Amino acid sequence: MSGEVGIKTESKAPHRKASYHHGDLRGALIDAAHILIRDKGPEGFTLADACRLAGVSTAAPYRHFADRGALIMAVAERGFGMLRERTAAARDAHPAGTEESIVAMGQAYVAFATSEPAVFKLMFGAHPDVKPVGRPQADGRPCFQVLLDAVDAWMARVGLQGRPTLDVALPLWTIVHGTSYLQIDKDFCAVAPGCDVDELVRRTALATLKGLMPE
Amino acid sequence: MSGEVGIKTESKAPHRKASYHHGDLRGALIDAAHILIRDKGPEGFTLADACRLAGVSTAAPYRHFADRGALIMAVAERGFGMLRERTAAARDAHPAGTEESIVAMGQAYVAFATSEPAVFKLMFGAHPDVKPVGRPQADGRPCFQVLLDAVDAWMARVGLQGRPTLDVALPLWTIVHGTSYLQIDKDFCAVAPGCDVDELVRRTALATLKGLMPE
DNA sequence: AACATATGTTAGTCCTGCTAACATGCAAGC
DNA sequence: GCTTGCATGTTAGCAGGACTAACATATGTT
Repeated sequence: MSGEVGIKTESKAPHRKASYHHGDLRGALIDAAHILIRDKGPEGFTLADACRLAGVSTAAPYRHFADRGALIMAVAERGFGMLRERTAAARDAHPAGTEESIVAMGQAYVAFATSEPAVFKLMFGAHPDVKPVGRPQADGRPCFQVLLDAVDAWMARVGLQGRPTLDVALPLWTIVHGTSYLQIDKDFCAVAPGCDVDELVRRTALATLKGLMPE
Repeated sequence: MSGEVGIKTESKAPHRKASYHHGDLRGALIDAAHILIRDKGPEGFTLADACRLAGVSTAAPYRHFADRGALIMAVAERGFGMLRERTAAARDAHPAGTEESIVAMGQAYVAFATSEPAVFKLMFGAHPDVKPVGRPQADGRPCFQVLLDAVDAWMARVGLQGRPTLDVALPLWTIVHGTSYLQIDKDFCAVAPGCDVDELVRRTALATLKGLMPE
């Protein structure tokens, strides 16, 4: 995704020669922040570094973001978009209502977390300073909806349509979320010989679905 | 734990009057850091704040800790001790090898996470700067052993002693770990009406154990 | 063309992490 | 009991980052 960040490449107005104005500084800053956070984590991320990457002064970001936290939040927001796309695609690669569909979705969730660990942690757990009012804070509900739809289809198929969706969705969410964090932080499968994360997700999810099925 | 942190209370040598030396600055700093991190999170935690709380200059900590990260790690280390004690106690409150024992252990895990969210996140995910060599970095293996022992007992009881312990232990760990994070970050049960975290852990763990049992 | 606005810059403040040089108290040895 | 060494504290100062104020430059609307 955009290797060249924004060394004042004239992205929009090619007739401009190293202009005073940037063109799309907001986007360039998010790109830069994404790259830096990916490398050094949110704690190590520095607004000044992002400015250097984007080729602007350290005061420039404040025209586009309230503060450092707002820029970080923008990166998290982008992350939710990626997560939603990938889980939905994985789910839709299999017939609706099948266990395979749910397993694939879970594997995509974990794969995203391990491919973007810093951003993943940001998306959840990132309340740099909790402002209930104001900017709406990264919203994961569309992502959750992907899971809910898949679970609904499965429940209808196996004869559980009477029970609340969350009875199945929450256990599954805890599994993939926990697997993601443990894989990121503990390198899980370095401990267990011959452990494959995808396989772990499959086994755990299938066991849980089985345990939740009607007799 | 220890409301009064260290306003130069003469903790060890009561005959000393507001001494130049602190007495147990290392401990007082860990206490202060624990309190501050609990309130404002690790990101917001400031070495200078800890110094003010302990009543010493901002250079004093460097006699006891290599840097800010080392003090944070000391807090994480203390956390692992607490987690190990609590999970072991919960496990041992029920007969070995029972599902109840495992459920109680999982509930204790999540309860610890929600009671000390900042410290919990620190214990995992806290590699402020990864130094493989040197100070041994907060070690969770004793905690993991508590789980392994409980799972071993259960597997022996239900006739799974042939399979690797991790086949059962890892799924369970992902569940309680994921539940912990989601409860901390998303306030889980604010979304689901009538959702109780303990109940969720019980249902999920039991379903998974059931799904993993031999036919 | 003139103005209002959006967006960038420079200079400066305050705070933090960390280091260096110095000060003080404790604990042995004599 | 005194001196001397070491652990542990202090002050002073540096580098760097978040953020602000005042100023400068493009943009586009009339």
